[in-house]
Amino acid sequence: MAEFTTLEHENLNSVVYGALCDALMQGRFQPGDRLKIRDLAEQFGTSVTPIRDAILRLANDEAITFRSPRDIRVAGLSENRYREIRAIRVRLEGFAAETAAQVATSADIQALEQILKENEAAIADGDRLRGTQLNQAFHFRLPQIAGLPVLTTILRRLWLQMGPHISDAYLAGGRAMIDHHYPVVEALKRHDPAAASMAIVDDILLGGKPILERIGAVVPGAERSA
Amino acid sequence: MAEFTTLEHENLNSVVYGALCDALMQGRFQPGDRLKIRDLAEQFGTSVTPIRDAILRLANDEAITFRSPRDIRVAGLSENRYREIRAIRVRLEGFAAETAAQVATSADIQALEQILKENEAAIADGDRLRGTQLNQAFHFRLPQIAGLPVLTTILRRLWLQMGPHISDAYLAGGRAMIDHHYPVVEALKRHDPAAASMAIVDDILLGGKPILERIGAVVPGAERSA
DNA sequence: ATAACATACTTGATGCATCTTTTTTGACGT
DNA sequence: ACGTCAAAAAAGATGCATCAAGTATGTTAT
Repeated sequence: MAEFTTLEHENLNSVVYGALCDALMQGRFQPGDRLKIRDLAEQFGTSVTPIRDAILRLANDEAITFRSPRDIRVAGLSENRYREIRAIRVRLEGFAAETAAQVATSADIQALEQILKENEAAIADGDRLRGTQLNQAFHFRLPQIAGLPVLTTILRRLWLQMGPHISDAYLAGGRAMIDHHYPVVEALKRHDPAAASMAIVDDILLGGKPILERIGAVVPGAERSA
Repeated sequence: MAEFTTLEHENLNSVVYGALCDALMQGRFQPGDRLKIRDLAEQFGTSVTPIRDAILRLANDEAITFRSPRDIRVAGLSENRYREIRAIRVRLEGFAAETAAQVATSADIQALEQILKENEAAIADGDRLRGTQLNQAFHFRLPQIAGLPVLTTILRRLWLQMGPHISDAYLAGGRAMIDHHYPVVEALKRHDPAAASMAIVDDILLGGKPILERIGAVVPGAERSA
């Protein structure tokens, strides 16, 4: 008997959740932005119920917080919290890169190079949104190549929390954010786990600097969720 | 101006979510168990709305899955998925132990020793439930000592997925599950990060063996969520 | 003009009715 | 006995009304 992946229920709440996740990861929200269930319901053309459901999931992801009982806002990020996220990413994405280096096929390599190529084009065009998306696509491709779905889910949550902050810093970082991706691909080609891990760690640490510089100033409410 | 942690809204949905989380982590559900919103609403004495909210959050945590659009079940765990979770725990809990070893105070050490003492008593009494709880308490105490709240949240989600499986295996593992905790405390006393990390990794890998043996047989539906 | 209070509005939480789809069940025919 | 099909019951999804609590507004008295 074959294995089936449980198929996606395309519930309204999932549609809304996905749309809000995309918006967060693309930096289309600022930390501290207020979300109103009824307003979103009107924008999405649904009742409030699916919006509440999506908001609840996002709050569970700690991507948005309830500042007070009736005040839903995009989560802030304290410097300490960002440093912790970065430290976790170093371990988790390092692990993903190691594993990917061991199992990557030539098709996997080609896919990564394609992402890099498009990313170069996006940077050349000054398309900041697309650049952000492609940078994320590169990072998410590694655990996918490695066959680590749990890790992918964890990373997605971390990016959800970083989303409102990276967009600001992406411009400042500029082309440097993609430079460190090339050594990763080279390491994967050579099936060199240690080099792949070190390369992605470099990318995380150096690419994160401009984010860290910005964060000190922002921080509206950088705490728990419901 | 002082820092306030955003206070807990004790919503009904949070109460239900907390209760279901506890039940899952204590192994009071079996993988594949079916959850019915209306039944739970009756048990909790609420309407279906807060139950739906809690279920949605649990589904977001991938602790329960929607096998089909109207069939909510406690998530299964494939062997591969469990191995991945274990590999992630090794890195994350290793990191937590390292950090904890650097910053642990004598009060922290005493708290850990108190947990171990109570855990010994629980084992002596054959109190399997309390033993499971105290084992988890030990593991969660390390990132707490280390001051890593994001990591704690990630671990909590992983334990949520393991919960329905560890209870079965805990008996089989028996006292071995706690033996490896002592070297951790010793390493923290010596402020020896490398030793602390190695000790907790040993605990994860060896303690996980009985779980792994059981898992091969179970696996009703070990996939995605909504 | 300002401060204090009352009123109206905003907004998330909760409960509930209804809808659609799925699952069960049982009768019927082979 | 077994398989098929249809009717009924079950169950989650969606929408919506209401509630309580917080916020804004406007009026009045000093």
